[in-house]
Amino acid sequence: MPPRQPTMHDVAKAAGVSTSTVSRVINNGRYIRPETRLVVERAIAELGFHRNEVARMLRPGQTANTIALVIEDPGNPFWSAITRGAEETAWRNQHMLVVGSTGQDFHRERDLLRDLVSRRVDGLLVVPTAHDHRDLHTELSRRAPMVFIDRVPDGVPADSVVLDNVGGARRAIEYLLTTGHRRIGYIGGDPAVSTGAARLAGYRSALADAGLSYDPGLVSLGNHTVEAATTAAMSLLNRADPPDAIFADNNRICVGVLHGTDRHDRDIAVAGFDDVELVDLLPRSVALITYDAVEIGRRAAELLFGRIDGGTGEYRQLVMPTELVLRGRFGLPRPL
Amino acid sequence: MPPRQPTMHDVAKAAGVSTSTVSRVINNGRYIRPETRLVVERAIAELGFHRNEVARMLRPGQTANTIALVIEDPGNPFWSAITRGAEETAWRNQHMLVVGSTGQDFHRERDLLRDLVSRRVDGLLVVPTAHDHRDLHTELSRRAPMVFIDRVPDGVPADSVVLDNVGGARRAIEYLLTTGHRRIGYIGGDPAVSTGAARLAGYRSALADAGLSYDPGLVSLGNHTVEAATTAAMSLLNRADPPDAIFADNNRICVGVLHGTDRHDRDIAVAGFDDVELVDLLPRSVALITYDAVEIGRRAAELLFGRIDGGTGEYRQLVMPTELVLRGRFGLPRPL
DNA sequence: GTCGATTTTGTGAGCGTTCTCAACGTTCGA
DNA sequence: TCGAACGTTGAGAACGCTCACAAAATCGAC
Repeated sequence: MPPRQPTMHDVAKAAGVSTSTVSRVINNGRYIRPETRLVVERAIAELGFHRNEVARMLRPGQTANTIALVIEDPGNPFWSAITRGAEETAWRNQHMLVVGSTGQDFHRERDLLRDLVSRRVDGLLVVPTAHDHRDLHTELSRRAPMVFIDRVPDGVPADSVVLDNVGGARRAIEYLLTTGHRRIGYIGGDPAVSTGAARLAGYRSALADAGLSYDPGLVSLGNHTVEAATTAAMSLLNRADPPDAIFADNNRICVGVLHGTDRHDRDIAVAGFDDVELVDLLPRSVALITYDAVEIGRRAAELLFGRIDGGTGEYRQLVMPTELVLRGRFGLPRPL
Repeated sequence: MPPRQPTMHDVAKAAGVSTSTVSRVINNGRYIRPETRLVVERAIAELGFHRNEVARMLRPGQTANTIALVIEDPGNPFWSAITRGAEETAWRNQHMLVVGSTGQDFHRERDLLRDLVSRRVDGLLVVPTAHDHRDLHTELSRRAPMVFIDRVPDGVPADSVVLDNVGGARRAIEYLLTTGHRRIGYIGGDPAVSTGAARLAGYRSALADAGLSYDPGLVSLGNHTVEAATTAAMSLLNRADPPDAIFADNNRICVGVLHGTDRHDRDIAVAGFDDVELVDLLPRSVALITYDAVEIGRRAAELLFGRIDGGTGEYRQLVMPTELVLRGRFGLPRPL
C-alpha cells in the first residue's frame, strides 16, 4: 500500500493558503497574484501533488473527458485500425480513449457498458455483439451518447458508421463471375451479425442477377476461427461438385480459406471481404474488398463528439464505401 | 444533455427508506429484511438507477478495480495478443482493463500515465517508449504499481516481462549460418528501444562466434514503417556486395523485408523476430523467432496483481523463451 | 412482562475537489 | 476623504456514495 497521496489540502497548508487558492492555481484561474501562484506551485512540486480526478469528476458539470470504444476482439486487425482512428479523434478533442472488448459475449458486453457509464465516460463507441440490444440501449442511452460501429442492432435509434456490405459482397461476386467462375462458394462467420447477413445477401443477389441459382450446399456459415474456415473450405472442395471459387466473409475467414484451398491442386479463385496483409505476395490471385478502416473510427468518433457537444439532430447512418482490389500474383504457376 | 441521473437518495425517497438501506441492498449487506430489499430493488428498477462509481471511488479504501495497459501502437498484432492475455487475467481478478497507446511519443506516454494514475487506476502495465523513465517512474510508482512489458527502461526498479531477445536473435542468425549463409544483413527498427539493441547484440555475437566480422554496411536501423523496411531491404540488395540473407528485427520489418526481397531474382534467405500471419503460404522459406505473446500479457498482469494485493518482495524480471520455427515453403521455385 | 441479545434501520460525518459568495485589500476618480 | 470598482483570497456548501455509530424493532428465555 502506498502512503496516502497528498491532497489539495496538504498543499494549501504547506503553502499557507486556502484550498480555493490552490484550486485556482491548478485550474489557471484569473484572479491570482503571481507570487501566490509561485508559492503554491512550489508546494505542489515539493509534495508531488496530483489532482485527484475522481474527486473532481464528482462535481456536477465536470466530465471524465473520456470516451470508450468497445470492440469484439482485439486480435483482429480490423479493430486496431478503428482504434487508431478513434484515438486520433479523441485526442484532438482533448479526450482520452479507453478500449474494452467483449469477446462476442453479450453479457460481457452488457457488463462492460454498464461499468463504463457508471464511471461516467462521456460517450460510447460500440461494435455490438449479435443480440437484441433494445433494452440495453434504452437503459444506457439516457446516460451517455452511443455510436455503433460496423453493425447496427435492429430497432435501436442511434448514430452509426457501417460499411457498404451488400455492395461490397456484390462487387466481389460480380468480379468472380466476370472471370468465368460459375460455382461460387461462400464461407462466412456468425450469420447472426448483421454484416454477415448483408454480405450473404449481396452474394445471393449477385448470383440471382446472373441467373444462377442459390445452392445452400456451397454455403458454410458459423465459422468463428481461422481453423474452422480452413476446414470449411476443405470440405467444400471435397464435395462431388466442388466450387470453382470461394468468397470469404471477412479477413479471418479469408486467411482460413487461403490455407484450406492451398493444398488443393485445382485452381480455386478466392475473394474476400477486408484487407489481409501479405496476400499480395502469395503465388495466386486474390480479390479483396477493402476500405479505409481508420476513417471508420474517425467518423464514428466525430459523430459521437457531435452528440457529446449537445448535437440533437436526426440519427445518422454513415455508409463507408468499399473498393475491389486485386491482390496476389496472377497467372503464376502455383507450387505443388 | 441527458436529465440528471437518479441518485441513491432518489431511490431511498422512492422506496421510503434511508440511503444507507439502499446502499446495503446494493452491496448485499447482511442485515436487511427481505421485504425491504424487495421494495428497494423495485425502486431501483423503476428509476433505472445505477450507482455512481465515481462517488464510490472517492471513499478511501475503495478502488477503481481497473488496471491500465499502455502500448505503443494498437495496429501491431504483437500488442493485440498482449492485450488479450492482460484482459483475460484482469477479468479473472474482477478488474477492468483499459488500453491506451502512446504512438512512440514519450510526452504522450507521460500525459497518459499521469492521467491514468489521477483516475486512480489500481496498476499499470506499460510498454515504455525509448526515453529516460527515471523521473517519471519515481513520480508515478508511489501512486500505482507498475509492470513493464517487452522493454525495461534503464535504472528503473520494477517488475517486468521481456523476451529472450539476445537468444532469439542469436538462434535465428545461427540458423542462417548453418544453412550456409555468410553475408547476413540486419534491418531493424528504432535502435533506441532496448529490444532492438538486444537483438542487434544477439546478431553480432552470433557472427562473432562464427568468426565473421561485423559489417556496418549490412546493417540498417531506424526503420519505423513497413515501407521503410522495404526500401532498406532493396537498397541492401542493390549494393555491390549484397547480403545472401537478411534478418528482420520485428514483425513490421519482416513484412517490409519480404516485400523488398520479393522482386529480386537472387535467392535471399529471410529470418525475422516475431510471428507473421500467412508467411507459411509464401513460396519461399522464412525462419521466424516466435513466442507466446498472450502469455506475456498474462504473466505481466499476474505480476501486477501480485503488487496490487500488497506483494512487496524483490522486483522480478520474467524472461519469456523464444522458439525458432521454419515457415513458408522450402526448395520451391520462386515465381519470377 | 422484563431484560439482553440480535436484527434491522437511520443519522451524519467524511472522501477531495470545485464553486459561489462574501470579505478584504488596493487603486483612483470625484 | 470617500466609496466604487476591481483584484485577490478564504469559508463553506455541495457532489453521491460508504461506513461507524446510534437508535429502534424484534425475539427468546426467564
